[in-house]
Amino acid sequence: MTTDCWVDVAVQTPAHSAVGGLLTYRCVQTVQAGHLVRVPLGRKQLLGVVWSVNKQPPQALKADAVRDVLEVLDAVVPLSTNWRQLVEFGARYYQRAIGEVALTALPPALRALDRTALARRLRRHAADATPGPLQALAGPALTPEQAQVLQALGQHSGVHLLFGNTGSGKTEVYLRAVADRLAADPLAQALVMVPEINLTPQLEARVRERFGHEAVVSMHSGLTPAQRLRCWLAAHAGQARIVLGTRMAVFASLPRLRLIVVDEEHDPSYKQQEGARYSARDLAVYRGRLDGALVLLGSATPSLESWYLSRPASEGGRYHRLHMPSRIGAARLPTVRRVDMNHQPRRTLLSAPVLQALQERVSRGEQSMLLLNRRGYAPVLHCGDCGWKSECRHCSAFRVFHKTDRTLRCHHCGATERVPQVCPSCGNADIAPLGRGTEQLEEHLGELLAGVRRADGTGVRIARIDADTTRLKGSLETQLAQVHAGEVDVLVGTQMIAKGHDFRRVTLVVAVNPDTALFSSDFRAAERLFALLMQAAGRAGRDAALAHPSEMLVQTFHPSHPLFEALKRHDYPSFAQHALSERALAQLPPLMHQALLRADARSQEVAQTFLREVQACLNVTDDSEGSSVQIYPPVPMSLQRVANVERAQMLLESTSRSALQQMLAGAQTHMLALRQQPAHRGIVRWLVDVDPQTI
DNA sequence: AGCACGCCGACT
DNA sequence: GTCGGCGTGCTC
Repeated sequence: MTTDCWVDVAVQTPAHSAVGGLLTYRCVQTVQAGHLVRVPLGRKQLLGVVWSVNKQPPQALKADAVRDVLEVLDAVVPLSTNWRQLVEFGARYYQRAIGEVALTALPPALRALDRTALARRLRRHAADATPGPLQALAGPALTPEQAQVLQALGQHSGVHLLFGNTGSGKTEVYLRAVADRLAADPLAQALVMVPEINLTPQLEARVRERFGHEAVVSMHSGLTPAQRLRCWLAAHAGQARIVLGTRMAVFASLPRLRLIVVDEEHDPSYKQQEGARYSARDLAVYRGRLDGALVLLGSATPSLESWYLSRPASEGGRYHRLHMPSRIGAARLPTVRRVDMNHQPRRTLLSAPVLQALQERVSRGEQSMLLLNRRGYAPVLHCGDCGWKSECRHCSAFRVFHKTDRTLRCHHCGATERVPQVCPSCGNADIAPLGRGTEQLEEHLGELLAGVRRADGTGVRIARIDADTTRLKGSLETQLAQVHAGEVDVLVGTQMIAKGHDFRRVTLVVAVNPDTALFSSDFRAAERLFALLMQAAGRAGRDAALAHPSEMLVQTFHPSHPLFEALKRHDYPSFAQHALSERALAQLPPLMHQALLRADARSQEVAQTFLREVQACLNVTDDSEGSSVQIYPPVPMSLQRVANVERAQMLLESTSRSALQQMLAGAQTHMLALRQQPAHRGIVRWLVDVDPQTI
């Protein structure tokens, strides 16, 4: 006796196209919402997640249009209601299809396994570990600040912002918070997120040391498909008690989640920049409320969003702010010195005070770190005769001169060619690099420090770390290890070297050219610069045993800029207060909510026309409820053309998140309809970015 | 989005 | 005579 039912299934289909929603199938096997199923679509077989089960056949669909579920992967326990709600919320909020969000949250290897293979695999892992009480090793003694924070975490539920200086011991607080939750509930699980994949191995080692090898899994894109599957299954079965991961881990199936930690919560990497453009930090907050889990956001330089939300409850704040101002042990934050580049010879790359500081470090056997946020040798190649510049043929950007391999490379479309010997436009042999990148800084340093000797009489060892030197898998680790081993005296790099890596013997950090971010058209540039410089400053002087105080030198043409004033005092709160008052004045986030509609097309005109039509639809149909949403006219994106595709965008703003959401939901339908019209044939794609990072 | 089917140019 | 260019159209 079979009892037929009809199931709505989430499969990997994009939000547009006719099959954007859930698809209905007939199912003769026993099935529950949350079950993984294999279903036919066209002539393909797809993995899907059952979203709902109905006893009645669908009315909107002809009976012969409904096909049968091929198999129910019932060896895997159904995904929980909360997990499905998280996915559904994410899909709705970021304007994507449920199936797209659901399937990208599952390990890809799952798609290739059939019912029996999956069951076999699960039987093998069932013996691995049975969930049960977990004994954490004792950690170091807590500072009074750490103890106070942990006590507060035990008393208040909800979202907490841990505002703690670099070196104040935030990681220890995370570990204790995890230990506390696991001790309180023998089945509890914790999710710990870090911004970048590079940071997971160090944290993983530390967590494993404390909690044992068995209970910890990691989730990030660097795992092999088999590893990802194993980790996912362990988390889903409740065997993995602690999940460490990058933003993708926010969607991990964790049936008994009790704590979510978001380390370096301000980091832009938490926002996905393709597909479903979700913010893992914001989803963590949503998920925490959904699962009744404690959420702990940690940073030395919180995002202005989180800072604003953690203002006193009496002023409307919703997060609980916890402060750890002190550095552990005798380690002090470095002294910040501003070098006024107005008093240096024109076109100076490294000022006299910086050179002197470098020489001192070298002679004392200490390390230095130079930050320059531009890789390559020079951002542009230029002909002094005819004015030719190394523009990319496919993008509205310059190709970057890479001297190491004699290429001109576009950092946007990847197009690469050999550096021309003479100007391609006029034949002049005198073409010269314009501006400076890390390669040039490295070369220049070699010349400037050529005569300098280390204590043992040998020459200075200079190394560079950026996206170009770390292209190969594992090379970042190798290079970092060399720095740690003391094989490098001066390290040159992009922001990559400022994030999370503790260089204990670094006593000098130099910001070579931070000014561009001060007057950027991107209103968040200053916030990012401040966070980067604070983070970089935190890299220095972590070894209290060093005799000399650490220093950070900032080369700037605007030494009295409030950002640098605040940096000098290591004063995030005053920076934040200043920045927030500016944001309030200019009606910008976090006091305003934004979304971008972007259209990509063969021509700028087509892209903008499409957006104008969308705007017209929105104004006509949504005026009654949508009046609190302001729509700005379409404009070309600041990077107007990439890989021969013209890009335009339209900004939507509202003080009300729900009004904005409502309008976006309508926009999706309009765009689908407009796309069909012949007038909009040239549209390559469109996308919606809710809470965009850059405008 | 895939991935088909479907109608017109340069090759063994 | 085919291989294959990517233009429309469908997928529960």
